[in-house]
Amino acid sequence: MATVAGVAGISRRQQYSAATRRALLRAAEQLFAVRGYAATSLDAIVSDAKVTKGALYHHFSGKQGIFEAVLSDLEDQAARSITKAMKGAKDPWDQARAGLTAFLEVLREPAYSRLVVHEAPTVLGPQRFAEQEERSTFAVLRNVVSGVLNGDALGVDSQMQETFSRIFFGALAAAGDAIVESTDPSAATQRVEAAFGLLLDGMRSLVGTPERADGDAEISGS
Amino acid sequence: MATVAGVAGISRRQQYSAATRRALLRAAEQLFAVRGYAATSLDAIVSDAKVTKGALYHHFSGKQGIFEAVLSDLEDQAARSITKAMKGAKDPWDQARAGLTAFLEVLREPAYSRLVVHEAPTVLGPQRFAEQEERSTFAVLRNVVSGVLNGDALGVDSQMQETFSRIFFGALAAAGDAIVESTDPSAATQRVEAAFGLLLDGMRSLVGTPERADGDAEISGS
DNA sequence: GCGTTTGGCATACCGCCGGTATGCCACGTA
DNA sequence: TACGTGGCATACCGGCGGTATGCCAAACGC
Repeated sequence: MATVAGVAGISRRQQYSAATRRALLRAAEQLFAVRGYAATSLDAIVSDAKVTKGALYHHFSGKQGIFEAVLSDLEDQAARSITKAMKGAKDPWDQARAGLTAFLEVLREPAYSRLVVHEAPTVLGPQRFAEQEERSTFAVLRNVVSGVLNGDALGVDSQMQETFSRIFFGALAAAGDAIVESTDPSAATQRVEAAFGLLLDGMRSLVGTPERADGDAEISGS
Repeated sequence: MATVAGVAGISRRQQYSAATRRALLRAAEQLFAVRGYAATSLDAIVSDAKVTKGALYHHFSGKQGIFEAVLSDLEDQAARSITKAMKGAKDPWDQARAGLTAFLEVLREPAYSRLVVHEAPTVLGPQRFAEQEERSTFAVLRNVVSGVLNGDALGVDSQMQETFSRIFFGALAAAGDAIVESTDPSAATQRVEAAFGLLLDGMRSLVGTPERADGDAEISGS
């Protein structure tokens, strides 16, 4: 014990340690987002954070370790933002629309797009990246897809829902790139939403639940 | 002049030079595909090719240079394979189906999937990667999309076709990953083709092709 | 209060990697 | 046959990720 300020039983050493850890994460996220993973040196990170490599290797396992920590922060933040944006939706299709817009908004921040979508799969490897994603944004998307394709006339089982989720995830990532690299992002966003609207309307016309929307009892754990 | 063997006016020096260049490309493609770009050292490449770094830097501008050469080979090969597979198709939707199957086949070879789809965007940067893709597989896909969405009732201009192409490209890449990482690739391929079939049928029902919109909406391809 | 322990770093150093500078030598050319 | 040059090999450099070591104040036991 021996706490100094009565915050929550946190000693001064722990406060300082957490501060340096946050500084490292902050500097790393900035540099990774701007220069990319390979072009970012640990010396640059610790220089920006005003510490040394000893501090970095005390808090993280190495370059990949601090990268995963940055990723984890970004994914948690993104997942919260998307789930929050889907709160008011009534039927699953409206929820899908809201989630789509929110996801596109997340993809427009350079850190998420570059690090989570592009760099993470090659840096972490496919299976480790899948583990990361399975607990955050991909889980959200999977719930949305499950809500849309549940209880339809077509034979869409859980494996098909997984397949659809993977496909839509890739489609959304590419759409985010198209928006970011566009000269007119707002116009590009409108085109992307129009394109996905066409895809969703097409699926809805086939699945054949225009407004019934019966099986939306449990879509997400919100 | 002064040709040794009368092949086609190619001197012995040029033959040797081309041979070492091919050996370098071959070794680089192998190592890049297996270990990835970052984990592949130039020493390993020149060791496998049984030359030295002097030879590599004589033929290529550096690590990124030989990587781009490998990419160029892979993309040309892929584009030829896909266009060849689409030769027999008559209506645009059938062409899209054939191109889809052929593209999924290409994505199953590790070199293309890992290098072109995953590593290339981060190694080359977005705009340089776009230049590469614009001349090969992406151009093919864009033609297919253009054929499908041309002259429809909906207001789909060229920019929307570009957007659709980008989205489908991302979707196909993710689908390829899902297939490769699956424990049962053939079953995963059937699921992917069923999912894209649903998407295409949905679009077709909206676009409203007058002729033969037969309801072959079989989802499970098993 | 006081020695002791230990978490939280800083410093110094190592091996490897991408890239460059230099040199050489057989092949092509006249 | 003499010369010029393409096609490499060799040697070396700065920077990188990672490790080993040391120190020092803050926490803890008494």
